[in-house]
Formats: sequence, structure tokens, C-alpha cells
Amino acid sequence: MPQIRTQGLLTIGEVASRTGLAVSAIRYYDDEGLVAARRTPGGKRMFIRSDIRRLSFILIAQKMGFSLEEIRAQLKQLPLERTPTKRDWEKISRGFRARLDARIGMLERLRDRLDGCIGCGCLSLDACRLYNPDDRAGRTGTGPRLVVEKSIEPSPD
Amino acid sequence: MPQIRTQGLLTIGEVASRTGLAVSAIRYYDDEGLVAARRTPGGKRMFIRSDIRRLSFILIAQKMGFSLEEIRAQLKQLPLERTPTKRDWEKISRGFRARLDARIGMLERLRDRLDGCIGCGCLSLDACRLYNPDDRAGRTGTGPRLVVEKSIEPSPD
DNA sequence: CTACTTTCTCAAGTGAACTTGAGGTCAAGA
DNA sequence: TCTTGACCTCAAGTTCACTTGAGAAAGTAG
Repeated sequence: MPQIRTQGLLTIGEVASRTGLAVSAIRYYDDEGLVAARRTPGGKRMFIRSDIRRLSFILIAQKMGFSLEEIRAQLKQLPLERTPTKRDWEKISRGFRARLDARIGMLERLRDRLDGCIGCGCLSLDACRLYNPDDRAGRTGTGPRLVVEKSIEPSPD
Repeated sequence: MPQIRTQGLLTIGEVASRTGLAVSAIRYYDDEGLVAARRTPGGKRMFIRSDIRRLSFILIAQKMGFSLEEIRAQLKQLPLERTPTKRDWEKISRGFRARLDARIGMLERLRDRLDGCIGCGCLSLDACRLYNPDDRAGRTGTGPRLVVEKSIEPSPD
């Protein structure tokens, strides 16, 4: 029985145990185009080694709070069929790092505001800098949400 | 028609426009016990002013990546019926701050590892410190996920 | 070849956090 | 009084990120 090139390729089960992902999750990512498994003549998914890296990246990016949609966008910069090069990963890294810094920055801003607001126990909502960073009170009708969206979100993208 | 104490109470519509939340979302939070609206004899929800603060807190905490479940746990420390005092909010603030710091710390650790791994473009998975921080290669079968869970999660809680 | 494990597809279910829709009530203004 | 608009309940629908289940085919060990 001639193995039609199992040349270092991995089955979905192997990838699952190597990444810790469920087989069903990997299939889902394949369907969603986050990885691109090739197929054996029999129709089984086969992965290249660098797919493990790809999948681990997905896992980690999710932990960081990125949606699959955002992760997909990041991964679009990597070649799907070929093992990515140093340059390929570096490109990803830059964009990812930027988004991550933005996210961290947002959390830190929120934290610092909390310290100065909830922390201080100020109970006068209209004067609260967390909810009204411009010191304009909440009488406009478009309150906190807009404030949050505008001043705290990482980037408009 | 004697208003049975609209004494500074707010309707759901007013609260919605003050917080930027949808009316349906506020009703949902009320059902879920994240706020406790009192009712008019006619059955309409009425809110006290500090509920705006409560709801804004929910909004912000969600932006930070906390689930409603976690937020509920935080808010349990606040009195539901009474306007919270400085002390009340301070208690919240401490727990919240700790969780927030943990979250930021996790992101920073991940970011720094990315810099040293994806950033450097190292392509040898088995040697990658991000996926194998202990420098033990991924041959054990229980790979990256465990690594991520164990070393990067904020706290077991 | 048989038995067994792994994999396949496709449809449907899950939980979180809401939104939408249907049908009904309440209070104020013309 | 009639109408309008804000509110009510309850059930069902939505999106995300998967999981579960049914039924079938592929590959491996004996």
C-alpha cells in the first residue's frame, strides 16, 4: 500500500494531541479557513508541521481576547500552503503586537480611571471622570457608552 | 393623580439614554439580578440614580473582558437597594483592580513571549519558548493548550 | 478478511448575552 | 374620549465558537 506522501504530514488526531485542541475545533477552523488542511485521496485531512504553530497562535490570540475574525485577518498575511518563513511571522508579529499594545493600553487606562474614580469612592456621577472624562455631565442624553466607545476602545481599525 | 414617589427615580428609558444601553439589555440585567429595579404599582421598572453607576460599571467591566457572571460576583458586594457608599465601592474596586492587574499581566507576559518567539521568527516549534516555556519539546502529547492554561491564565479562582 | 479505530460529512444543539416580535397595559396630551 | 408612546411579558431568534450525534467510509492490527 503506497502511502501517497505522508512525508511529515500529520493527521487531525496528531495535531489535536499536539495542540491540545479538540478534533472538532480543528475541523471547524479548517472549515473557517483559519488553517488549510490538504486531503489524502481518501478525503482525510492532513496537516503540515507549521499548522501546529498556526493553531497554537489561534489558541493564544484567543486567550488575548481576539475574535476568530480578527485572528483570521492576522493570519491572512501568512502563506496557507507553504511553511511560513521568518519574514512571514515577523509581519504577523508587528500587527499583532500593535493590537495587543492597544488592548493593554485600554485596560491600563480603564484601571487608572478606576483608581481615580471608583477607587476614590466619588459618588457624584455627574462629576465622575470615568463616565464623563471631559467633565461634561451626563445631561446630554448620550452617556457613558459613547464615552467608553470613543475614548477607550483600542482603535477604530 | 398622586405620583407614588417618583422621588428622583428614573424610568428604564431615562436610564437607557443615560447609560447608552438598550432598554432590552437593562431589562435583561434586571432579570439576571445585576440591577434590582423597583416597580410602580402599574408594574413599570423604576431605578435609583446609583443604578446608572452600576450599569456603567457593567459596561466598562465587559469592555475589560469580564463575563456577566464575574461582574455579578463583583457587584454582589454592593447593596442592591441602597445607594452604595464610598466604602462599598472601595471594596469592589480592590477586587476588580486585582483581577484587572492579573489580566493585564497575562497579556504582557504573552506579548513579551511573542517578542521573543514569533518576533524572532524562530521556526523550530520544539524549541519555541512560547509553546514550550520549560524547553521540553512537544513530544509529550499534551501540548500548547496545557502550557497556556497553566502558565498564562490569570488565576485559578 | 474481519474487527476496530479514526476520520469523514452534515445537521442540530449549547451557552453567553442579548435582540426582536407579538400582543397587551398604562398614563398623558389634543 | 381617543390616540400616542413608553412600558410590560413571554417566546423565539441571533451571533460566536464550538460540541454532539448519526450514519458512513477509510485505514490498521491480527
